[in-house]
Amino acid sequence: MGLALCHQHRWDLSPKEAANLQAQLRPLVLVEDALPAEIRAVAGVDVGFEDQGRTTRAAVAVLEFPSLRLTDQAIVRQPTRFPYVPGLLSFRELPALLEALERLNRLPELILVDGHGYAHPRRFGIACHLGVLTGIPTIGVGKTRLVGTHGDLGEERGRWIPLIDREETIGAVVRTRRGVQPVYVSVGHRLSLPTAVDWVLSCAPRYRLPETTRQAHRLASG
DNA sequence: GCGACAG
DNA sequence: ATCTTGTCGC
Repeated sequence: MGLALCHQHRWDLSPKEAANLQAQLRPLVLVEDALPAEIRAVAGVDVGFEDQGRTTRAAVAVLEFPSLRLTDQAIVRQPTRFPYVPGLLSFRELPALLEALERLNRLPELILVDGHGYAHPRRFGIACHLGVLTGIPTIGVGKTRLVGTHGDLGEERGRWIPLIDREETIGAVVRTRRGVQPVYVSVGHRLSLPTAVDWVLSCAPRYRLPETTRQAHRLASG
């Protein structure tokens, strides 16, 4: 609560004001590699809902890298105060997620977010928003597409092709596992797209979704 | 006006 | 996201 992590700006905004704030914060996103030399704590964050959506449950799972062993976790419940609006997901999920991060014993050096980063209509998805507010490198890992188009992706694990929107590469469609739907990876903050893809593949050695995301999802829902 | 639309 | 049973395939 006391950490400068939480009240970076107001959260009680109208959808219109929220979109304006995204445009204002977008220039703060860094899409070049600026990560710590050694990364030993990678976190996954996810949100689930209870009481027909009235309660938001945010979870953070910290895994040691490269063992991918769970070393720390936090779960926070808050009344839901913003509706789901495509393009404004961060205003619905970040308040609870930030409080969960503050409850960790130690902050992670990298965070994989359940949702897009730069692959967003205004190039400021939830992964970018979380990165800018915390200063921690972040990666957006989406299960489905929000914007952008792409060609055919090879079947072999590790293959990836660019996700394009308005003539610009905004992310990558990545095959983390053969025979299943690919995931959509995009830069959140403080790293490049190739680096983001590498990290996602390193964190998803066996299943479609990264272990970080799987653990966070288990805490937020399952 | 019509279709698309992260979680 | 959430509400929910069975079913197909490795």
